[in-house]
Amino acid sequence: MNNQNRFKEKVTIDDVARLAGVSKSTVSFVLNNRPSISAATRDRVRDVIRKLNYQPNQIARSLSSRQTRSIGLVVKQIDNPYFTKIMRGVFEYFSGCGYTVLLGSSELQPDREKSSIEALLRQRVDGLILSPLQGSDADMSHLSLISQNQVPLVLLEKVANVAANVVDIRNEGAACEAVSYLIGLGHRKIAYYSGPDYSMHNRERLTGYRRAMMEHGLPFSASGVRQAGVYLADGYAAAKAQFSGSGERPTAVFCFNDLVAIGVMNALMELGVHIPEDVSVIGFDDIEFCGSVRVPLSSIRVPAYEMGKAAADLLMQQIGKTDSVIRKTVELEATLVPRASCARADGRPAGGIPKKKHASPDGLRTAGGMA
Amino acid sequence: MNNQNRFKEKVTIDDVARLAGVSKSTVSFVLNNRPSISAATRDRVRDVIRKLNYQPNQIARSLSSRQTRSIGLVVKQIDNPYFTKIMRGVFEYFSGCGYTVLLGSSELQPDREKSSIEALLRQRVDGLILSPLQGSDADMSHLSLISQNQVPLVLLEKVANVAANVVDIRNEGAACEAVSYLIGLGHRKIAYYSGPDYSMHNRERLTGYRRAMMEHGLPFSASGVRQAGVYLADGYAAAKAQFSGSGERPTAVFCFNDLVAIGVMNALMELGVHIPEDVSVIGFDDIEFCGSVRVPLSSIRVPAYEMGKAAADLLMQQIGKTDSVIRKTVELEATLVPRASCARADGRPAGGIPKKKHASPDGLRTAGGMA
DNA sequence: ATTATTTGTTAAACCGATATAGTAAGATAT
DNA sequence: ATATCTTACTATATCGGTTTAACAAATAAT
Repeated sequence: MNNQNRFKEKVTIDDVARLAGVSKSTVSFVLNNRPSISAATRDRVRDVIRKLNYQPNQIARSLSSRQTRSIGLVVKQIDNPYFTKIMRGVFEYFSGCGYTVLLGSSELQPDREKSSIEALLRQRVDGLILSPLQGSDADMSHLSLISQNQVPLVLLEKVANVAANVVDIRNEGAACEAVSYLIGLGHRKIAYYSGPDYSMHNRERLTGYRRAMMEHGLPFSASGVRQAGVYLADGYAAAKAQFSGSGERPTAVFCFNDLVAIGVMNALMELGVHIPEDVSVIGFDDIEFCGSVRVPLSSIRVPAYEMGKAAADLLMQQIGKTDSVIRKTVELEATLVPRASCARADGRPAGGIPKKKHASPDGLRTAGGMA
Repeated sequence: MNNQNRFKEKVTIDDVARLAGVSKSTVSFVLNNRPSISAATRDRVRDVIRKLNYQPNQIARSLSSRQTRSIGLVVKQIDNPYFTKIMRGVFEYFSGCGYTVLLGSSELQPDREKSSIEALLRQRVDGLILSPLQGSDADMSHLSLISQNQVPLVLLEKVANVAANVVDIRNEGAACEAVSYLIGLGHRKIAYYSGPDYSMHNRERLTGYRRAMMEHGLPFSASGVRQAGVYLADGYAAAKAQFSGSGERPTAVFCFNDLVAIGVMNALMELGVHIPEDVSVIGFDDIEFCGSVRVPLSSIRVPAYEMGKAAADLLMQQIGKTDSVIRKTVELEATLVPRASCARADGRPAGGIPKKKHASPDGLRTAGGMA
């Protein structure tokens, strides 16, 4: 009946109220720093709280206040270095302001994206950060599900025809920059090893690639694009297929991400193709290991950690402020980091820094010396 | 007053009950598949649920049932490949059985470990998986905090004097195996580049290193141990310090983890020290990139993903079953994967596979071909 | 036919907080 | 002295479910 004689029951607000000789309302007010409490009772209540080591039940709080002080983060792959940095950025931001982060991931399967979102909405997160899969068929019904629930949302890539808060990177521009750099080195036959087609980032990078080719009057043909994927094994397989075949070979390969690029390099090395003398390679994301792989890998540096923080910040601006819905798109810079994996088309070293200013080209120092 | 004319209020169990012409108890019973409901009403209620697109409020559920269907996972570093795999294992297990994973991380700071745990306990997680920092001063007070709250716990490394469920790896044995392998290659001056001292894994690996040295009658001196850390930069700095100094140099370096080992390799390469001719290097964890770095890195393969699954499984066995508390320690295998970073002490290639059976020594194939 | 048991359903207490309306006591104004 | 306003606090409804005890109707046992 009463919960005094129960074994080791949790301390509740009632226990505190009883011991402090006040009502639970008063305790609640103290807990939430309401002004209308005298210093004397405030201190008394706080003493009791400390004495009982009382921890308010966040679930009960959530139910009555309709705020869970938690947010959901749905990525595409939990163990992908790019998302990993984003996760850290998001986590650090929210743990700094007393929010909890609930983990979600589609692991590249649309149905699992949907179920992840549903699970998080059931847990009544106060907001959602989502890196959406978006195929050409584009079943974006779960997005409307989110807006139905009026949960603040920040997307980690643009979605066509959806007005939402977005934190994204300059994919097209950076891709164009990378391919232009290769062209500047004298390359004419440049391949794009593409990511999955449910990725907007992939589509934008493809556009950047195409634009660079066209702007320089180079032939853009579909054959220049090879379907790879997101994994090391995808790049490996794609390169093995192309370079062990008898077809025409590119002298440079621009890859959807660093994992694909590293897979490509592994394959080429196995086939006796030299990097960068025979083929130049550029990746995307600039993960930590770019400077440490067989041939230091040129890549596009993406500020993933900062993206996470930015997305968190943008989401936080929405939470609580029910009025004046913000619709903002933050686009972060992404710039080429040239390293040894690129050379001139005739095989000579790339030499100095290309026209535009870039981050330090020194793969070794950068990768070895910094955390 | 009533919530029918409010704008876009959420559908509640009462709405369902009203429309189906039953009590909310009945709806609740249907929701939880209680047997005592006639097929007719069950179907009718389910129809209404579907029609209204009703999603039960998990917060309300949690409050009354005292089960949140969520667990907390506290790692040491969100963006470390080892923890990343664990996270995926844990996530996949729990999302498979309708549980949500709340993210926590100490980011290597004890106070943040504590606050992470507190935050998760406030959210009333049904269980906790923790990779604990444990310094020599050993302030393990938060562990008692967990047991006070009677929250099922699984640790991701053993804690001295604490009886708990543990999923761990065979650190000492694997370390001993690695060092013995180096000794078998003729090395006599072998250094251990250690991890942080708040890591039990580090202490166990150190013990394994020491045991191997002693068993082979080699001098074990404190000078054989260099403090490195967990980051690439830590290994880089430690190696730079040792190999640019004038002191005695080891011919082999066994590292706390792969990041340190890769940092070491970067430093040595900068200093013109050749791997493996001059110095052999072994890492720990066998992260994906081991086969793709400058010189393919020998490492200890750790089944981190499986650890995550195992920890999740062990935790799940505890949840709900209040009686008969389980206390189990699951220790997973960890075995040496030799690659090109190791050679005989005289500089000649290591050649075949060492006595004991190991995973494929073919770094290139393994790393390039597999995901 | 009467009692006992099973089956299907519901009323109401409860989970542990928040929040609103209300109240008693003391301060200020009239 | 009475009315008005603060100030400090409390009673109570509420959030949206679960769960227990109660109950009526149908079935089985005596």
